[in-house]
Amino acid sequence: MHLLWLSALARGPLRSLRRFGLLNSHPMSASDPNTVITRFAPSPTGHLHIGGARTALLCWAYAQRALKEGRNGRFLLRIEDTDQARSSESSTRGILEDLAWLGIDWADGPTVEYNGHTIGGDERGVGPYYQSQRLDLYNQHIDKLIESDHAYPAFETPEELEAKRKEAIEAKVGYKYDREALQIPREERMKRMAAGEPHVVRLKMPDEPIAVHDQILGDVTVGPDEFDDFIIRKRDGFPTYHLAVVVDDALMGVTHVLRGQEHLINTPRHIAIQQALGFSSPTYAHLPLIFNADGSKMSKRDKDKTAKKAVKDANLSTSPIEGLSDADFAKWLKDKTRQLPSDQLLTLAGMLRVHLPEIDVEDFRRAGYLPEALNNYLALLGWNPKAKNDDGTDVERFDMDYLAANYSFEGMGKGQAKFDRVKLLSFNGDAIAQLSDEEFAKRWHQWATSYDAALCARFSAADMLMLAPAVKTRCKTLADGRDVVGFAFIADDAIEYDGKALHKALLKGDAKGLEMLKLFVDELDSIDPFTPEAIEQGVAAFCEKHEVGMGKVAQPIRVAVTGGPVSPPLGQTLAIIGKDATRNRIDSCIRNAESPSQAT
RNA sequence: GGCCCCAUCGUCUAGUCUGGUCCAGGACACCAGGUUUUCAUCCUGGUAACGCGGGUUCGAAUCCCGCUGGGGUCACCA
Repeated sequence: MHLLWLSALARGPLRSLRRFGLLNSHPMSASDPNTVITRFAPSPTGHLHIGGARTALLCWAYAQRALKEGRNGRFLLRIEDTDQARSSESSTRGILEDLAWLGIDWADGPTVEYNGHTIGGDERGVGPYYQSQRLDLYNQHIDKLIESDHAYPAFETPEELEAKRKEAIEAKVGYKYDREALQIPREERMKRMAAGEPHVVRLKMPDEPIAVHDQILGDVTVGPDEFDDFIIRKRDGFPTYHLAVVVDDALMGVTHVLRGQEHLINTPRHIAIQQALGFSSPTYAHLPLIFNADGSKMSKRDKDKTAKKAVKDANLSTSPIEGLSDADFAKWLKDKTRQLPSDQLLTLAGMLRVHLPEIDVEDFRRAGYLPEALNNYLALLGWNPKAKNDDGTDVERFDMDYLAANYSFEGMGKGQAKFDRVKLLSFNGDAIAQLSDEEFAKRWHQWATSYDAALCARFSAADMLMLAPAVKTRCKTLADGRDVVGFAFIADDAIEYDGKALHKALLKGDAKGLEMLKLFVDELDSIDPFTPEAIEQGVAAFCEKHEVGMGKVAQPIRVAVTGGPVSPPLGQTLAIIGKDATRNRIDSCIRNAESPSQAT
């Protein structure tokens, strides 16, 4: 909603030839030790996953650090949409907004307007930043590889290859492409390709080990037996990820590649392409992966899994959702791999009152997490600043500025990390508690505007500001802020009294609580204005006048007004419902306490 | 299964490179106390880990080997 889509700006004409020629003389090339250019290159096939957000954050931090040290530092964003079937523009849009919300700004990349400032652009003229718009560039390089005999066309169909793969698996040997296309004389190969015969292009892998000098893991060498001549251009004419990523990183001047460890085995392939093309290799750093507490992969499917379990527990067999047929619902329920669109999933979860696990950045945002807490926790998951606070504890709580000033590969762990939601919650609670009242109220209101219409309807921005000091320390997320003041959502005549609490506060012993309560109602009129401060003062004065402790008065009022023994301080509690409601509730509580039918 | 990566409290981690100052430090969670008109916050204290087996060494969480365990990857996905 704060994001303005300016994709048209990012879609300038290709100036590929000029850029291609400029490559080696570009002032910010990989050989310049004073330059750090990192990139995040998501494929727009869904929402921004929390793991992707961490990768982006660390890429951003590494470039920012260079900048802070007076060197050249740029973080660039590129959209890897070479998978025609799975990419979508709405995904791109969501990813950009999620990054912007987190405060991970990119210097180069698609241009968006977010909360009044512009992110992205093409200052260096190395765009466009959508791979689908860079096809000419890829083809130029692929042609070059074919010409220099580093790559060759191959004509087998996917089915033929699949059959061979199956055979290999049955024979329990590792499958590798058998280079059958190389049996065809080069001249004939070229002729068939020129004639338009459907084909893929494969890279001829060198027959020697390739070493990756990883900044986190150290040197990793993989032998030639582990690789076959992999495809660099698909039958549909699009490059594969491997080719596109290498060409783009080189042409965009990327110096440091930070990515998940799942890419480690891909790196030798990328180095092979770089060598064949005469590019220098960027510096690599492979980040440890993030997992669920139970060791499973943090996957979007976790949300479906949770929902399915809830449906089964509720014994629901027909679709409760409009727009989802019973047949489709049944199919979804039966098939582990089938996923529901996120809006339907959300509706379902709301109906069944289950909490879906947050997986995408958007999920955390909806659940009321603050970007600063998310960033802090994410950075700490795998990275450690190795610094001490004055009191001798380790530095763990820090902001984006600190991250940008201190992030280095040296503090990175190597092992996989489990995502601890409880610790994140603690970080978030602390981040909320640290906000000023004004800032908290602003964020709470913004959040409610997007995600909680009922809350917005009940509380004005001014109400939220008044409640801020009471709610801040009592909620872990913006979403559970409303639970703290849940009593304000109940009608005066619908309060259900907790019998035990009522007895303890009003009737126990000499029923002093009830007596105080009766006296206090008469005092209400003298409290004016009915603000938290005035109420606190009024109650304190009342206690003094009657020579009783605060507990003898506050607890009865609290129970009378909220129905239970727990609420924020009396000031906010009474102020938010107002004087009339306070009176009504106290009156009805007194009646309730004096009624002979009063149980427990 | 082949190849590759990894291994300290329940979890995230410091310490490992440059063996002794580590009967292993911090954080979250948990437990116990305290402050407070309730709750929450806050404060104090506590429980809790070097995966196993061999070496090397006067001495190993730290170095070497093996095992076990976890993960990644083996697509005309990225």
